[in-house]
Amino acid sequence: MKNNSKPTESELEILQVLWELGASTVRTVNDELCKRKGTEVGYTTTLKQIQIMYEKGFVSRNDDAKTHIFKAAVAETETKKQLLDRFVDNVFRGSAMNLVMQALGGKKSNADEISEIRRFLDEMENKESKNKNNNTANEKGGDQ
Amino acid sequence: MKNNSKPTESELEILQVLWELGASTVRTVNDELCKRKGTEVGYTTTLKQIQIMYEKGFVSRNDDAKTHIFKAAVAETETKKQLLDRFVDNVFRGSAMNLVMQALGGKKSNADEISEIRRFLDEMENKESKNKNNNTANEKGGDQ
DNA sequence: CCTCATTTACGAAAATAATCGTAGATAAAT
DNA sequence: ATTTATCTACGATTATTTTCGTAAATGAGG
Repeated sequence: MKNNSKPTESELEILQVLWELGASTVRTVNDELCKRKGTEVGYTTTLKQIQIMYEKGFVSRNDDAKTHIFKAAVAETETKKQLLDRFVDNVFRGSAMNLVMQALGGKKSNADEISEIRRFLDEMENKESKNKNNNTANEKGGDQ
Repeated sequence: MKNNSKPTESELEILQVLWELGASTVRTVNDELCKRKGTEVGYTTTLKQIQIMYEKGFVSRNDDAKTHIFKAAVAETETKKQLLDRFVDNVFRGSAMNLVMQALGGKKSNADEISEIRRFLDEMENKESKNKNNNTANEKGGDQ
């Protein structure tokens, strides 16, 4: 059952674990959650959460063995992009520029970071000039 | 009563209205919400929402007249910064760089945006180097 | 086969957020 | 003063998310 709605906050925490650790048991995820949050998280709480995510299609599972193995069924970058788009819409009313300004401004980025961004911008410009025909209107929230 | 927790999603919508329109009545806020969301929003729903925000300290009010006038009691940039920090923590596990890359890359920014970002980076670099001479001019003549 | 530890399934409670109905207050208009 | 329109106060309802208790299933080790 594929679901295209966004994960809740605690579902996202679990996805982060699965993206980082790869396919895992509930036990592993739960242990990792406890470590990250610094507080005890009930095992059945995590289990239930993951079962719901399974129904929603956020994770897939291998149940050959008694102990199920789950892994993320949604791509990390794609999911984060969706969350980001939504966040930009909600908080910055669609202006990615404003967000970037704030993100860079607040954190005193160092020279390395800045030049890394420059390189990144260079690449983007290269890509843009390669297809001559590309006069893209900059559409907001274009995918989904 | 100052509250330092984050506004909910619909509270944020109301704050956006107040930040943009300035001090307003519930009626005004409600009308604007309807316009922005494209759907009818019950007047008492908005009222209740604002009353809760008042208790939380997100808005202040002037009740000299019968019809109360509300205005945002939290600063726009400060609030957005908090939301952004939290979002970066949740989604990008604290890495603002990753977020920026995704924001810029995913959005397929146009040339204007890119050069604007370059200017911004220039400014940041100027600020970082112990500003001996005040150079506000954009010396990168060849932008597109 | 019987225990024991661990797991899954399931439902329900608790917590949080959002919506709305209704009663009563207030002031302007008649 | 009575009506009327609009407003605030407040509780109740609904929806969503999060947490947890309990029972049943499973398999390993005696």
